[in-house]
Amino acid sequence: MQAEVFVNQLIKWHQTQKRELPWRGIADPYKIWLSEIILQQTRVNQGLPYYLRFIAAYPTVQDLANASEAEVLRLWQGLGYYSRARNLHACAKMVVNEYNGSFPNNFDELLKLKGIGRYTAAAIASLAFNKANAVVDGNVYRVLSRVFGITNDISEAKTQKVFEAKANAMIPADQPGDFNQALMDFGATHCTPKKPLCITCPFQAECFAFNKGMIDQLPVKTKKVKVRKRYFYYLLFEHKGKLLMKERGPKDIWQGLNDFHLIEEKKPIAVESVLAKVDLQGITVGDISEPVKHILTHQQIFAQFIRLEVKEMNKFVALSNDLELKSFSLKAIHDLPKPVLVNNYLKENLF
DNA sequence: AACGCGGGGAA
DNA sequence: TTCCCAGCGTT
Repeated sequence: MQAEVFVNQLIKWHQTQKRELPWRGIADPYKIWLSEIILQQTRVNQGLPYYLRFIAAYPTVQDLANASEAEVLRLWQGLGYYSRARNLHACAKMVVNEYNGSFPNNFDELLKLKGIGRYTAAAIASLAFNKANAVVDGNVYRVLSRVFGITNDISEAKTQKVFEAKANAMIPADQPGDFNQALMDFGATHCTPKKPLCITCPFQAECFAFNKGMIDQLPVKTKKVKVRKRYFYYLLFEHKGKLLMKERGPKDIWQGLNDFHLIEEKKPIAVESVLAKVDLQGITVGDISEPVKHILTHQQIFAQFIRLEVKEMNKFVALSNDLELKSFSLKAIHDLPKPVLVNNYLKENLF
């Protein structure tokens, strides 16, 4: 199908079918940036309340830069991919300290900022600064592969630039932001992954996938995620209303979030075997939860929570030092950033 | 180039 | 169940 026809029809479709969202129709690069980071690998409906909370807590990039990382992570809690939150905070500091509080206004310069890749740089450049940089996200892969019959494997990194070239060849210089948003809205609400609305599609007559009966084959994506099973045994050391927790480190899930003393096994083991690893002198074993299944995209976690009441203060302090844990009241724990798995347990059993 | 990184909703 | 979401950084 001819590119010019596609663009005109797409923008016409968008004029009546576009989604109304809080970050639409505004020129504030900070709000556009924030919304784009939140929406990476995240549906609008899931990200929307987080966007509203962040704007309320941090009205400007300076406010965000001045916050602590723990506070930012706490506000991000439940949204997943927590490196986004850490990079968001680092980026805010970069903008304040190195760019005098103003976001750079072009693709190449935006690309240098933490957490901003090719998609986000193009989004900000087009939406905030009216630059003709086409975005390529999951929606764009789907729409362009189907309409134009692009069969490159989107699992391969180099394919992003194939789609970028196609979209950049089409993007109208006088309304780049409208084009980008139209393409993404169309992918999100009309040309959906399953059961797209071909019956009412403005491109049906010329759509490659529709005419070839290849809706289910496009976009081409070969790589499948492999799922790892992990078995977590959390030990909750308690003493007079306080619990011992630890901030999770790098090279694993939930970096920067807090959980309890963790004994991890490659295979499920009996709780007695877990307890055998601990010196139970001066400790009373309390409630032991049933295994809780927590599903991530690439991991299945089976977690059991074991409450251990420590009788003496000295023992509690010694455990804290030996196991590199810190003591917190329930009220303090409420304000710590935590994985959903841990937060759910606390809500149901301790808060 | 390959891999790791959350949580939730739709079908 | 399976798929995928306004992707990015590290190795």
